[in-house]
Amino acid sequence: MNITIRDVAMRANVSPATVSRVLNQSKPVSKAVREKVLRVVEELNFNPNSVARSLAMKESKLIGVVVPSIDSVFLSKFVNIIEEEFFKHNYTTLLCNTRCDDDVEKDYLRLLKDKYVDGIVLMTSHPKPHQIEFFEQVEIPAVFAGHTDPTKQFSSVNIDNYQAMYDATRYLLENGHRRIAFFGGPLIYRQAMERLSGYKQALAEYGVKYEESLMFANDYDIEHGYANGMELFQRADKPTAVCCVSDMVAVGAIKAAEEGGLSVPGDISIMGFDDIGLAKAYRPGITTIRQPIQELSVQAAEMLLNQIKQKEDYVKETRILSHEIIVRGSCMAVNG
Amino acid sequence: MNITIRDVAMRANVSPATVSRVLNQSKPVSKAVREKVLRVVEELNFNPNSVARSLAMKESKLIGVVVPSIDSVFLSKFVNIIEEEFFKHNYTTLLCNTRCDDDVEKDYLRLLKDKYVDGIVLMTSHPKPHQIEFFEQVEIPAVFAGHTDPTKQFSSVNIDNYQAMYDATRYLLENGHRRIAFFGGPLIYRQAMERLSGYKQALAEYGVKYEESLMFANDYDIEHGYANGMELFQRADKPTAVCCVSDMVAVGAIKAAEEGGLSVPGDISIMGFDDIGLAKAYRPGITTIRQPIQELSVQAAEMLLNQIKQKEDYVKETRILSHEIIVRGSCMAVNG
DNA sequence: CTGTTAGCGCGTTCAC
DNA sequence: GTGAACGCGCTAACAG
Repeated sequence: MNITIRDVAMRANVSPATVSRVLNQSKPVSKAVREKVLRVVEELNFNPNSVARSLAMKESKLIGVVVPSIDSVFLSKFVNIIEEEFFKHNYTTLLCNTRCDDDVEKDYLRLLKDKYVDGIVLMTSHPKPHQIEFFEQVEIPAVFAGHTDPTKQFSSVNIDNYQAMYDATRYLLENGHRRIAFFGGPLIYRQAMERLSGYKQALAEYGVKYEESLMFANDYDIEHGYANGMELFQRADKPTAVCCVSDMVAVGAIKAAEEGGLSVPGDISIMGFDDIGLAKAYRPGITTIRQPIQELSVQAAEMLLNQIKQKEDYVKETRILSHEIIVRGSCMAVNG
Repeated sequence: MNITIRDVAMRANVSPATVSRVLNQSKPVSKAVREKVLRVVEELNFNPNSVARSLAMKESKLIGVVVPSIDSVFLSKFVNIIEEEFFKHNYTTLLCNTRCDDDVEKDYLRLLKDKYVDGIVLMTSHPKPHQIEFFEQVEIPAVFAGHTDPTKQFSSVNIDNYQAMYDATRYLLENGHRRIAFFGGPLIYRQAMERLSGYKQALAEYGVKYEESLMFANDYDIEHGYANGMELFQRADKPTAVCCVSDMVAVGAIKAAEEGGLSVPGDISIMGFDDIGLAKAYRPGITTIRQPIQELSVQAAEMLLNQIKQKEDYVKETRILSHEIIVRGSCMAVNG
């Protein structure tokens, strides 16, 4: 049925081994023979069976990309870019959505090993015990994106989440705000914790007391931003500004504010995070912290590819990318 | 190094074949032996090598999902859901972003065949010649999502794009609009063509002349909606309403309108398409045509899985899902 | 029921 | 330089 390396060999009057050698350039082959083989390969439109190849070589040209969900503008953009990057280098992306379920993640990790993937990118909040255990056992190249590994056990690329949220909060403080809410993420995520710390630190530096009642720890989506806003904005002691953990949360918060008769930024300033495309198109434009998503993806891919190529010689690295505050219309100075 | 079926066999004093049999339940095995094998499997924490398995069986438990891009809320949602569906059935998703590049798509198709994928889902606008040629040659189960194949050559699941845009336009007409623009998609896509036809048909039934100058054929994103709006809304003969090919285009259009001093829906009504999460959260809420994205994904998966299971017995089917008009705030009656 | 043998298609020693 | 033989790990066919 399907044409194999033997067929090519017979047709070219050489041994399968020789065909393999020209195809992989693994050993010198006389020019005459090489050209003949190549011609037959063309004629028969032969392409080597990658599964057999994987079995023999224990590699697959497959990369596992593990994300909590792809149903988020930020993450889908990440996957989109990194997939392209891998494609350029002849690797295919195995998409692993964990749905924030550790069991699913474990299943996927086992499966990735099973398929001889050449490397794994984890866009995950923090290395959990099962991940650490996994990578101790299997020795597959890996890089964490969106997480900075303090133990330096893994390579990682990330922004400084602490500093980023510190900057965001400080921007608000500098604009005269003193009552600033925080619509954060689930605190089981290190990322969410770091951002919260940045927020607290900025407050502290300006002598503003941190108030539990202004802090929300929910998911990163519109719905939660809206829910938080609906709860908070009708209180008598409502804030004059809020730092959101994502632009989507900001969108939800803005909706809640306006439904409650508050104008943004007139009555309340709302700051986003990520700088997804919508942040610019929204009305008002959302002032936000830009994550360099493009770089994040590209560098994650690059680091993994290096790691695959260099094998044992590879020295783990942790890269911190710079964020940037993008000023648009959703925040203004108090009494400004 | 890694533990194999032979190791299990030796440890259990049986042959490799027997181990294979209990693992795959492919042939009856005496209870005693089975239990012993299972115990050893546990002890050694053995899991079978799926690559070797693929080579022997010519199947991979891999599904190729081919999409033009995942950097779109609608498509990423589609992928998100279908990936989960496949995961439930023990299949893993190979993500193939074609970036609307036929060469990339061809590469991916070849690669998918190469990896012995068990099936392919194509979320693509229309079967192009190279796709048809491919599937004629290789006999891999496939289903087209988001495209209805008039030739019945492939299985497909989709909404009725013609009817959907007809309904959208008609809704506007019934609300007194007579000057209605169309922010459509690239006309090389059958989907975009069908929607345009629906739009034209509705106009015709209401005796409204179709005007080329009110029709735009661009991409489905915010930027193009904005650009179209910026161009159109400052003309003296601007429309009182516009039908957009996606909610993102509607978002861009709304922005353009408001920047031009037009209020939505006061001065101009804007209708979206898809009903992504943002459509509800936006202000004004976007009146839109809902595509049953969840169903679309689930049914595409289901159809493919059936096809894989039933093999030759499978009869191709084309499913049309129903759309729905969701009325929110971005459209109002003329002089209403 | 169970063991033996022979591939699946390719890469790689080891001789020549 | 080139070919023969073996192995990657598993399943299927054929005996017994």
